[in-house]
Amino acid sequence: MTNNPNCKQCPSAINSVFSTITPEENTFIELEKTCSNYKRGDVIYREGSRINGVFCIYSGILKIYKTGSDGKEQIVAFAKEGNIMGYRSVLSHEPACTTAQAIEDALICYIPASVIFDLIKTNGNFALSLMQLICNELNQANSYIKDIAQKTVRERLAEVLLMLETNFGTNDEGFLNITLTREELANIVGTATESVIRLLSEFKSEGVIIVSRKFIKLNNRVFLKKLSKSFN
Amino acid sequence: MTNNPNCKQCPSAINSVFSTITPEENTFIELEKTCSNYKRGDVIYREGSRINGVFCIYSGILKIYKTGSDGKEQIVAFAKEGNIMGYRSVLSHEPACTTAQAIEDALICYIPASVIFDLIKTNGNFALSLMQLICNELNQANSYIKDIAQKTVRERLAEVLLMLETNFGTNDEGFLNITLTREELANIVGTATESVIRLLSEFKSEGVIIVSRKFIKLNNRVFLKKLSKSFN
DNA sequence: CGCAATATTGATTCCGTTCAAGGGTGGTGG
DNA sequence: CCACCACCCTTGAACGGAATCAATATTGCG
Repeated sequence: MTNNPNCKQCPSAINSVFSTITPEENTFIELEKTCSNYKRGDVIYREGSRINGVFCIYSGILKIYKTGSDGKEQIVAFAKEGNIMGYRSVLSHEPACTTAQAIEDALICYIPASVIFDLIKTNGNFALSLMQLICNELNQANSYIKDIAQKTVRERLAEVLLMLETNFGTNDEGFLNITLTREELANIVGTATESVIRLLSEFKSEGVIIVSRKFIKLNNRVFLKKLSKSFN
Repeated sequence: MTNNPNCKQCPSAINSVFSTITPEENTFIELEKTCSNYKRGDVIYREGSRINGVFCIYSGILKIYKTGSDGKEQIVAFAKEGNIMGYRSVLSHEPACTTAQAIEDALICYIPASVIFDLIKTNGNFALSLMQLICNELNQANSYIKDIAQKTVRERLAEVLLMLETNFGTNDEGFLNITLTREELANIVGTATESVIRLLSEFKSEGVIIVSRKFIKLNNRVFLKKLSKSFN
């Protein structure tokens, strides 16, 4: 359970905001952090709850979602190794505005808020780096507002499939390294489960993708790219 | 044109990230900033362009939007006195990802990027305050993704009307302090202009709002609130 | 093995878009 | 000053994309 992984070999240390951290700061974080394992389905934190630290993902995949008034989830992001979560609530001293739930077994470290605040105040590069991270998320969110408002479900599904591939990659056989239920896919795209199923089998019969159970392989990226109308 | 207003009496100094600024820093900003007037319709910066500083609004109202592949605008935010814009591009060293356009004559100051970076690195409270601002926007954006994916156009229009009132207030007679074309309203809600027109006249005939040209007055907030299904 | 969760397919309904046509308004220049 | 034009607003009719409802099929876990 508490076999705390070393931050030195943590994916976060290389690709994330923590790349700006000094060895001394690192030692301090090592002392302050705690780590836990989560299984698929486990909730790390829930919308509305108070959290007093940020979560740093060592391994695994999480979905980050908001729950609508009728209980329907809207997935607004994923988080994987090297990502940090919960900084929004910590920085703003507000309850969490999303729920984070494991969709693959995960090992996650918890760093108390005080450590983060210290870092921001004393390490300008860390602050800057964290800001850039948030800005990226903001930009993505704004893009998605536009897409969900202007594109058809078919176009958005194409876009989401491409995003999943870029974000999580593929295995030896070319299948996406992330498996989602049809309902989860629908909760990203912002549509009904049945619509996702229908469109997936359309894509399948058009030879654009290969589907085997929950495993999906993109067979014609050019087609999907053109369909999704996103040029970046 | 360049009758630079004093930051001391600028609305930004009180309510915004600049409230954390020291007198010395303030003097420095005064020296470095430049200001200009914009008329309704003027574009402050355009999506894709490079900007090397942030814009600080002294007065006026802007719409911030993204343009879809078919040229349709999606408004993702408004900016008014005291707000700052463009920090995303500055922080990330990337081209602007939105267009900012005046919908009311505006007086806007421009602060070079270098000043902002200095402040972030030397004034931890400024960094923190800026981060909180971005986090707020991120939260709002994520909420809106959920809404646009799950709510009907009618519900979203109700929500937008309430947001406009909270954000811009009303005049003596209770009319919204912001006037938008039907098309602009549609570009916030994420729908067709005709739909907005139809729904507005529905609300009107239901006695929920009073409409006179571009001026709108909310007559039954309780109804709109309940309809919008947003409880915050 | 059996149950619960997930996936699939069909039929139907409806919300919202699109297309089309007409009316109003405000600004500008002769 | 007012005529004209561009822009905005409005309403109607028809279509269509996607949601919903319903009935099975399949999967995978305990």
